Amino acid sequence: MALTFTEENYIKTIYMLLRKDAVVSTTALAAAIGTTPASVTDMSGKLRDKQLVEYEKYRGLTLTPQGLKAALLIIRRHRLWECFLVDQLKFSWEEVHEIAEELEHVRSVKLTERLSDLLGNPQVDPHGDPIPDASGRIPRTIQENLLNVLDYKKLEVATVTDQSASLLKFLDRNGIRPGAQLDILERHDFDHSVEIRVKKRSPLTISEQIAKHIYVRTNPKAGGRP
Amino acid sequence: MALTFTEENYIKTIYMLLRKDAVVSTTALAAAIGTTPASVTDMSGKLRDKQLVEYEKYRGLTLTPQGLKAALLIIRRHRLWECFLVDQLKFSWEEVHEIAEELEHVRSVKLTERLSDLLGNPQVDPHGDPIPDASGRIPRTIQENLLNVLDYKKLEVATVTDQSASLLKFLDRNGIRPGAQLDILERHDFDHSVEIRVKKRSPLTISEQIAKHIYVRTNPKAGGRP
DNA sequence: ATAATTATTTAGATTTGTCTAAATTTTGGA
DNA sequence: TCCAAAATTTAGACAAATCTAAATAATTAT
Repeated sequence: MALTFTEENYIKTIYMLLRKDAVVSTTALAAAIGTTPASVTDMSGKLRDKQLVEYEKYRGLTLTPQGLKAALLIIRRHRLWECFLVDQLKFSWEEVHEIAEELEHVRSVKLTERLSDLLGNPQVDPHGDPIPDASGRIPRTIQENLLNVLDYKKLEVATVTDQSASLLKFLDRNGIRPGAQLDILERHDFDHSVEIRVKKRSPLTISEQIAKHIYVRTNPKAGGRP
Repeated sequence: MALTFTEENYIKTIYMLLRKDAVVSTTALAAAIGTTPASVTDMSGKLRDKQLVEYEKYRGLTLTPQGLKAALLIIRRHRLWECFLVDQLKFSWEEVHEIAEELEHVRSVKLTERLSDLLGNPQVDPHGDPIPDASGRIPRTIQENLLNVLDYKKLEVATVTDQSASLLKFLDRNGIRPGAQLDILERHDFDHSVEIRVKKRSPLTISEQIAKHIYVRTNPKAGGRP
């Protein structure tokens, strides 16, 4: 009962969307995958039959324990390949996502584990996202969205959730990358923009649209990359 | 007009079969791919429409120049990944084939070329097969089948064409791997078996069924692996 | 609370790659 | 040469994954 390529993409995307909301809507999933809501409805039934998701008409989707584990193993492979591409093949962290998107579907456990060994069993990928271990366990770090975080000083960029190359390039140019230290200088209520200062740089104003993609840790600890 | 996963497998398999015969039959291709002749007939029409193969009803298949180039690029990726698996991930050369079978379909040129660089731009894969260059050129080495070769002394194993793990293991145990030196001691006409001596080993009789998968070079030169 | 809007599902069709069974073509032997 | 066997193609069907358009359910705004 191996998953198809497509099923893997659904499962993985559902997992990603569940990080934001308790259930995933048909429309949100369709948009994330790049298909129509009707197709998602269809596939939802199939995934429910395979016991990978909980799904009831008009009630949205969640992952079952089985589905969650499957998702975490796909994400493990994705993130390990991203490490490989950046560390060994000298890709920049903006450009690895779509290649890893394909490599993640090669399902050999032996391959995955040897790749992890080769890379020194890394705990985070080049975007700062944690890598689940071989049995699908993921260390939940305390991350908060830049828009919501309460502390104002000594924040560390944990993750950037959006994968568009142009946004990533913009952020990189401004020093905003996993591991970067920053303080919040001011919040502007009128448009929810955030004024920040990345360590050793000039202040910078970040729009709400961009800030919502930036996650920070309040207690900086080892996690960034050189 | 990118090729699908399936189309890539057809093209690659046609290329492999064309090494033995001038045209590929529907039945032979079906057997090699693991499908039915009827399916091959169907796909043949589609590949002809895409100008990848020459195909006329009842006349078998050949590759067009375009199809040949596509095949060589797939094979380049396959063999580079085999090198990676053996050299970097310490797989044995018997077990890499099926994993490379999946990795070969990731089509990023940048990935392929950086992988090649990482590996030191190898010329042959772990089975001794030559790796086409980035533009699809392959150096035709002078290889002959163990059953047909005229010289009897100082032969070097160039390639083993069969990919079954059990056969590869058997050959490896007997020192028959790319680069190995051997002499032919005798041929037995009654069953076409061949008696050989691999350098520093006892004589060994190889059946016709196995010998036909072994290709040798008559003028040993750099090409084997350590 | 009801109407209007939005989200979701159903119905019916399409594409890709496959199958089996039947029909046709090619080939090799008497 | 001609006929039987083998190879190949055609015809019709199916499963996976998708689509559009229409129908239905849920949400929201007045």
